[in-house]
Amino acid sequence: MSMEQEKEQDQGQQRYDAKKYRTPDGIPADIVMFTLAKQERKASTKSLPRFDLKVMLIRRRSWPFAGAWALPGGFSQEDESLYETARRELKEETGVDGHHLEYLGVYSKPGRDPRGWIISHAFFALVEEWVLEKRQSADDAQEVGLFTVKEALDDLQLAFDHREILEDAYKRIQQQMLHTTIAKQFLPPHFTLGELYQVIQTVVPDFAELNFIRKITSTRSRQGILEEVHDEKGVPMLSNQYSQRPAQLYRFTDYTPRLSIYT
Amino acid sequence: MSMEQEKEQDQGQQRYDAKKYRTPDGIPADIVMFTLAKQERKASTKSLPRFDLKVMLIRRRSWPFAGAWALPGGFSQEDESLYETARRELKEETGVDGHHLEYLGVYSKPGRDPRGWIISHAFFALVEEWVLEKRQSADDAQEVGLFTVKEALDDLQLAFDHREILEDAYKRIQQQMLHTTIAKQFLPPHFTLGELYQVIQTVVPDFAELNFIRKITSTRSRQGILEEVHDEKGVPMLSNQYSQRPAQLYRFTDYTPRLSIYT
DNA sequence: TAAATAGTGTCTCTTAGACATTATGGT
DNA sequence: ACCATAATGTCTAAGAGACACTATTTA
Repeated sequence: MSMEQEKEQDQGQQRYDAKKYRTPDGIPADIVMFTLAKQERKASTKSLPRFDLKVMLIRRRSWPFAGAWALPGGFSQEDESLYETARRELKEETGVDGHHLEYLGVYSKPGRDPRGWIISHAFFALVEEWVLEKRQSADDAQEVGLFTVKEALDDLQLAFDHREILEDAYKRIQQQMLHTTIAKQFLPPHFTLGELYQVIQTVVPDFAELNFIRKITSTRSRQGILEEVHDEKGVPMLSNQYSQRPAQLYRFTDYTPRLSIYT
Repeated sequence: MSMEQEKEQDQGQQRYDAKKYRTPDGIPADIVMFTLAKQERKASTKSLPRFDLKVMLIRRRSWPFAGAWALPGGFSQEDESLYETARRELKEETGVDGHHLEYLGVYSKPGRDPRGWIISHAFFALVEEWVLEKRQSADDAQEVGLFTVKEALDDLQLAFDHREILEDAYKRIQQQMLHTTIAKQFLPPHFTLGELYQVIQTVVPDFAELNFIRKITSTRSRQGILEEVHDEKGVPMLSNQYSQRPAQLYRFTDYTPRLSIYT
């Protein structure tokens, strides 16, 4: 607590007057919208889709950073929490509600925004590819771009400290992919283990498990995070959408194991 | 971005005037200061210390929530990041610098602070017991209390939404205790495996490992997070501070394994 | 010599890891 | 017949889990 504010309270004053202190000029929420975009493949036969992890950016048209790509976002209002701000912005940007939306962190380095004292709160969202593609083509008011994370980090000059935010978001989505079941956000309700493996590998490229299927299906310690899908008669449900040989369909349970470096 | 602000930018205006919009009345950082307090034990002989996880609170003397216990904290200034605010407050509260300090999250629910639109950022810190004890006795300006987390959550009416913050902080420190090596913050540079086990169990009571010592010392997958301490001549260093039989001393390496629910 | 912690022996069952092999069915 | 994916077989070494047992020293 700053000294002035502290003293004021010590004197038992009944009103707090914000006008006496310098206060921020705005509190935006910026959103890193990730999607998994299906790669074009010269499919000689049925094959598993490969994906790219992409992020949606908007080209700024006004000062500051006019012309630069930036994360979509907007200012918070007094009658909403920052999570609600982010939800609202996400809906405005995509036209769709109900996506996974998660808080990332606060960005408050002095000077990060030339417009003044502006403290930004970053979120990341997981959105289906078609939502962003629709947005990309339909919106004539703003130039919208979908870039792979690698492109965005290596080739673009992002506005503000959005590069740092994107880096942090990338680390976080990788961590969440391995620690939680967010993979389900990128998968249909029922999926094959091959699909799941593709999703994990897209987000965490150095995740490699030779015996992935066996480990998932036959180790006690993983029991519980996935379950086989059966139809009404109890017959296992299979899919041959991506392979000749039909593959068992799975879904996530609502169980997430506790991880530990000590055991 | 709110519609007015958006439009303004679209018109290519060169200046952003915060005065036109409602802006927050203050952006404080609140700090959950955790410590491990040694329990008194009727030690008939040498024995391992048992601990309580405690949290430092300050009794408010002015409106709002006068008389209630609250997390220490203070308002952020324009020339500092929120992390720097928290660092500064932590130093002011403890008189000591250099503690583990980690961002927790933002608390922005409308109406959370009767003084106005005040968005709080929570941090948690890990502090040695003696630092808080000194603070507790030396400070005649403020009433300072050290409570176990259970007491604070079960018995106290905390100011603002500080109960929610404390709950979140408790969950987070438990997660961090198992996913990272923050246990080192509560341990001397060299420690025995018994000490480490006590620390983990204090923070995560339902962590139970019958063969803790063996698992740490003899499994390949944990190799790397701890190493034995030797003296200059290469002789293993032992301690019998807490036991009759001398125990090997360990230290953390700087390696933290990557965890995954899939493998 | 009892107390309290440190550490090892032993046994069974499970899992990891590396590869080879078989299964499926459309193109 | 070939291809791409799905899934199982096989073997070895390592780890999990449970518990009994030994080791060390001093109050």
